[in-house]
Amino acid sequence: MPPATDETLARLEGLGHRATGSRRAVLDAISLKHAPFTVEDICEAAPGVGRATVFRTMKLLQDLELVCRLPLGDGGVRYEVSRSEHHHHLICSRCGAVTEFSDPELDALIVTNARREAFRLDSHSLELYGLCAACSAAPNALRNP
Amino acid sequence: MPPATDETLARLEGLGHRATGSRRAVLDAISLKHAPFTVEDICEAAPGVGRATVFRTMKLLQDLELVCRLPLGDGGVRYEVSRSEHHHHLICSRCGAVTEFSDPELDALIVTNARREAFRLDSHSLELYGLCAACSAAPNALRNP
DNA sequence: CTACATGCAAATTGTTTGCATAGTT
DNA sequence: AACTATGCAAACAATTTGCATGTAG
Repeated sequence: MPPATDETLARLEGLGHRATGSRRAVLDAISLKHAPFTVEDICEAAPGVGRATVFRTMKLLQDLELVCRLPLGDGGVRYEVSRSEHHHHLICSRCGAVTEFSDPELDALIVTNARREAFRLDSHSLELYGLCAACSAAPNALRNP
Repeated sequence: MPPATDETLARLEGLGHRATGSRRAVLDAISLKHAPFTVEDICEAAPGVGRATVFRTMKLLQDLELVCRLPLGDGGVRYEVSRSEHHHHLICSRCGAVTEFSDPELDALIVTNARREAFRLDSHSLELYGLCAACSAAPNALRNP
């Protein structure tokens, strides 16, 4: 995953938004994240950028569909870079790690269900909770994403 | 769905918790709800019970697995009575209605995916977003659960 | 009577907003 | 220069907690 920042900035500008230093910093921080991250993560990774600006930038990126909000079962919220491929999440209850998987067959079945209920499906989210491979193997690891 | 309150109170007591007036009121309010509800809904339905107590009671009921938290995509949170049957949600982006569906085949596929990732699955949640049948038919209904 | 539960208000936490200033184009 | 974005602090909303009092068992 290349910094992607340049491409993204271009896209921002194309839509009438400005390529500012703060946005650059936030985008750089995001591009370094391999897994879903919190607003707090970004604030730490981009010191000097105000919290409010991070929130505003996240909202902007959501509107541009460059990032998407991921509300976890415990009430916390993370964000992740939108990838073109649709996917779902495996959330470890012990260490908090969030990983992904995808399965076209599963998606197809979901569409079928929506249709059965006469529901006009826009999007969906599927989260699996439990223990990741590492945690179920090492029962005494410390909690840390 | 009978008031269920008596049965529930018995269960509470069995676990060393007390069957107080406030809990009774909250349980009565919950038992009347047909669809997922908010804490606010309960506060309104059980006036005289403090907000803090409603929150405390909800947490207690969650621990007892009598109720489960349902974090919506827009950041809101609802609760619903735990039914024995596992199910998923259809959430209408227009009117906010939350309905349910279930599909054993879908659940089986989910288990398969978890196994493939060496993930020890405890639970999962699946939410479909879009327009419910009513809203996609009547494009100008008002927003209201 | 004793321990647990409640209400209220204060404390947190997470997020949004108003406004004067700094930064982009 | 014109207009947008930022930072900070205040405003908010949702949820939690401390504590004196009420109450179920």
